[in-house]
Amino acid sequence: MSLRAVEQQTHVSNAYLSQLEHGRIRQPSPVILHKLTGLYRVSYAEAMRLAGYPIPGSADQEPWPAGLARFRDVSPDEEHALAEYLEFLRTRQGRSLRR
Amino acid sequence: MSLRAVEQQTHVSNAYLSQLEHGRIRQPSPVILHKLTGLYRVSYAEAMRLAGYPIPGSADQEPWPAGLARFRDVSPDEEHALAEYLEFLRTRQGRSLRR
DNA sequence: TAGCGTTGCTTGGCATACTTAGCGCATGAG
DNA sequence: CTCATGCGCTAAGTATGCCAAGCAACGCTA
Repeated sequence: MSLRAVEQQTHVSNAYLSQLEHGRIRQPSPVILHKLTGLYRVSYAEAMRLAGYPIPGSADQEPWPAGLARFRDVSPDEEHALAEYLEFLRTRQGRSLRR
Repeated sequence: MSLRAVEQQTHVSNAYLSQLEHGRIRQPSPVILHKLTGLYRVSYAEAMRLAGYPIPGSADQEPWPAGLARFRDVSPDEEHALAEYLEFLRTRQGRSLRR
């Protein structure tokens, strides 16, 4: 299938498609991926994965700093309290352990 | 929660966070969204939706030009035939109806 | 051979995500 | 009052996604 045929159906420029095939684009936007997904037989989620994006569905739902896993089920009140306490800790003493 | 506190935990610059809050960024990359969803209590998928990205999980799997809906259930053979026919159509006559 | 159309590809440029540097202001300690 | 600290915000810079235009090569037809 020619680049220009794909361009017609996906509204992605042939120039860009060429760059894509040559690996010159690191992270094509999800929008582009979604458009191309229609043609090539790969799922949108898979495309996202290949592009290096985190994917929603998966169980990789671990944006958490790992150590904080135990706080997952705190109540709103507890959360508020913890937040204030954190604030306290940080206000009390300038970050001596930066970064 | 201060911008700089968020910056520390998400590694997203406070400057950028400010721009985000003011709506000056149209489509923050999924990577950024993923980082932020850890803090704010919104799912990554929801964040993607809010940012205007198509989301994988949903049944909105409709990258299709709508008019092609009727071809959804063609067999592989039919598909092949259709593809060749299309090719024929396009080869036969230069695009007089462009765009 | 000459001419037309299509092919993949490169180049130049625009738009915008994202960061670093730094400003002005508020607050609290000395 | 003064100074230090932290705040939100802006300005300027860098990187890069994405496109329009155009080029050289190929195949076809006359």
